[in-house]
Amino acid sequence: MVEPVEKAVPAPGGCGTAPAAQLGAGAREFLKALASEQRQQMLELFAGGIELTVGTVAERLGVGQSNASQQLALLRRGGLLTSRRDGKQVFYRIDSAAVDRSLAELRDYLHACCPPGD
Amino acid sequence: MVEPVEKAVPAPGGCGTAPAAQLGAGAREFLKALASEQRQQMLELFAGGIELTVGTVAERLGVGQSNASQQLALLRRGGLLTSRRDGKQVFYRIDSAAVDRSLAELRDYLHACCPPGD
DNA sequence: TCAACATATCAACATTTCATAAAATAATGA
DNA sequence: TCATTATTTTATGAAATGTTGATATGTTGA
Repeated sequence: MVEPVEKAVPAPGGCGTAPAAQLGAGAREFLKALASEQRQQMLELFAGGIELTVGTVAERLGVGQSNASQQLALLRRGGLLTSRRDGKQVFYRIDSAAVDRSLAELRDYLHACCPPGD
Repeated sequence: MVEPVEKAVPAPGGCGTAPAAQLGAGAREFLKALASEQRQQMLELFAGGIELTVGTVAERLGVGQSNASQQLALLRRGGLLTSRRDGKQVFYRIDSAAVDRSLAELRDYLHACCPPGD
């Protein structure tokens, strides 16, 4: 019996060549930040474009201030949130433009990896 | 001086209400699987729709067989890969339909969280 | 300047993930 | 049945990540 041979299906025209597709550092940080349920819940708190302080986020999620601060920092580093200081308070909000960019990069990356129309 | 008040910007019509948006278990597994550079590199090996065995993946990435098998399992669990057995060999390939679904769910989720046109 | 408030940072510990090696399981042909 | 091949599973130690509590830093008004 002949062993099955691994199949290489050529990429159809229009899909470009095999990747070259690699995720940039930005999209990688984005994925890392998003791959935590707590941080997803955190992100959801900002829905509708509102700004929140660290303390409020901590209260609403029922976690410690320090934990909230650190997780918010990861979301900021991952390009999901941005922040500004106003006096003693730091306000975080969603960075929609950056999110759109990372999402587009992820989409392009996955499309480059995936055969079309599975 | 009055402390700044946290701003709640109402969601414009057409964006639906505040989320309700939560990621399903599928999209969460998807993100987790993708949030590893080694697993990204693994996924890239399958570009163009080819099928590969565990052993081949291990060789090409220069990792151990057991490590490859476990990482492939995570990619499969995350809906990025699917597999079939043919005799002694198990062939993995990208599950484009599942990837598209998770990507769409992620997009919808993030759009639900994000104010439009930042 | 100082105390109060808000946050960021640090260090330690807890938990999870990662990679390895061995063992177990699945499939095959002699 | 058995040896070989391919993969999955298991157990373990190391590494990474998550959480906590304390400390450091930044801002403010008295």
